[in-house]
Amino acid sequence: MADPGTTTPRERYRAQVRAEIKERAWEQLATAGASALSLNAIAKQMGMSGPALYRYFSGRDELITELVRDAYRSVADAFRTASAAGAGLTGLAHALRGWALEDPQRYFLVYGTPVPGYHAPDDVTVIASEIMTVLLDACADLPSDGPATPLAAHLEGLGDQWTDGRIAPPAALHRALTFWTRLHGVLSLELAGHFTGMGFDPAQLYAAELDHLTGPSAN
Amino acid sequence: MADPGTTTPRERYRAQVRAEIKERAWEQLATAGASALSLNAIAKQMGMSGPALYRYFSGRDELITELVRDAYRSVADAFRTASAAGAGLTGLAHALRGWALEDPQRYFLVYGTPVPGYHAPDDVTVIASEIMTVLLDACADLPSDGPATPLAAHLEGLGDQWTDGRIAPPAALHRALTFWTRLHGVLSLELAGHFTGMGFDPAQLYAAELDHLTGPSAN
DNA sequence: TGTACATCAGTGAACGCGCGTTCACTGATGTAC
DNA sequence: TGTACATCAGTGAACGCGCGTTCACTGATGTAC
Repeated sequence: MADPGTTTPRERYRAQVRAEIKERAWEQLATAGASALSLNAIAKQMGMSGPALYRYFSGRDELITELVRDAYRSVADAFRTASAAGAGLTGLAHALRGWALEDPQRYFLVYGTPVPGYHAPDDVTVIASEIMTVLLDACADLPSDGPATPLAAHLEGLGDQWTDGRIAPPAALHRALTFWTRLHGVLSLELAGHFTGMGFDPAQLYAAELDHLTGPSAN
Repeated sequence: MADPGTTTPRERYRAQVRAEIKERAWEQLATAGASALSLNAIAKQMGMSGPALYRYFSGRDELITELVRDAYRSVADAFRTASAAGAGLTGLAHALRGWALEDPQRYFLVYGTPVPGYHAPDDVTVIASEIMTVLLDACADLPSDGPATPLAAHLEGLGDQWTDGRIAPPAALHRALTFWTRLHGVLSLELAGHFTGMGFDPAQLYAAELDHLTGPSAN
């Protein structure tokens, strides 16, 4: 019996092959989109037979779910790293953009067209909450002395679900949501190619939106 | 030989069947997503054999392209109608939201995850330009006396490609882009279900973004 | 109005394909004594 | 250190499926004289 915390050569090999399967899956995703992801194609690419993959994943669904989970985790990690570096909202915005450009298909796996039937597993929504927590914390740092808008009243008390007991002022939640939707608006249109041929640099539009979010008037 | 502008019974029948094929295609899209769209399934649902559809479409690709075209046309029409009613940016925003909520999968066919290989035909980009023209016109109505931001300098002269010779000030283009990305940001996250369970009404967030866009400070 | 012909919608069989998945197996790697 | 056994990665054949698409055909609808 092996000590807990130790890994046997077999375990290491398993983890390695599992990682390579996911690696190939990402490549395939980037090349042909999520709907074209095929176990047999991955196996062939790795020089293995199709059924071999069933030693590592119970089936296609588990593989995809795993990819979705990893995608969520990677954006959460990027956020946490930026937050730990103390760069505030600007840092989060750069982290988000960097993460999105790094692998557009991974971005779309999280924020793109939902598959009508598919429902994300519970732990994914947990990770989504962690993202929201980091974002909301960064928003709370800023002064929340804005006027009492109708939306602020509507958001009253809702932010607390992500702040672990601490009080989140509605203005902070409003800012967090605005940060999220505005930057996502630029990113998703950019990555989907809707700005192609228009002749401007999406990064500058992104920066302008970020300026509004963090600027003195801050709206 | 029939007079031009007249339709024979056969032509009317053809148009009718073609329309029903597309109708079923939209249903299937809403049920199982774009990647699951199948000619055979549509035929079966219509009580016909699979090959019969080849009388109406040269293949699966043509059908999908037609759906994409119709989707673009419908949003362009909604914009034009709103514009003709003279409701300004607010009217366009409501038209956009109504169009999106009417059929989320149609929305995602236009603004969702792009299929890596697929390239939209030329006439689709023409329709996309029409949308931009209407939007830019609505933005030009508003005063463009903002400060000279770095983005405005970057956008200098770019708006003219949609205004048919007239000059589009960079501030108007900036506003048009901001309108587009911000409202799309709220809509796409809402329709993808990312606000589910958060406890607020996305419509109010949408309204708040619209207020910023059209409000006195207007940024 | 009636007949001869052309047009065209739709069928059914067939092709080849790649998919996910199962199953019984071989052979290598690790474990216990 | 050597032998006997258990574990487990990977194979190859096979299953059933639904897909897009082609082809030669039947039968109804429209057209020309």
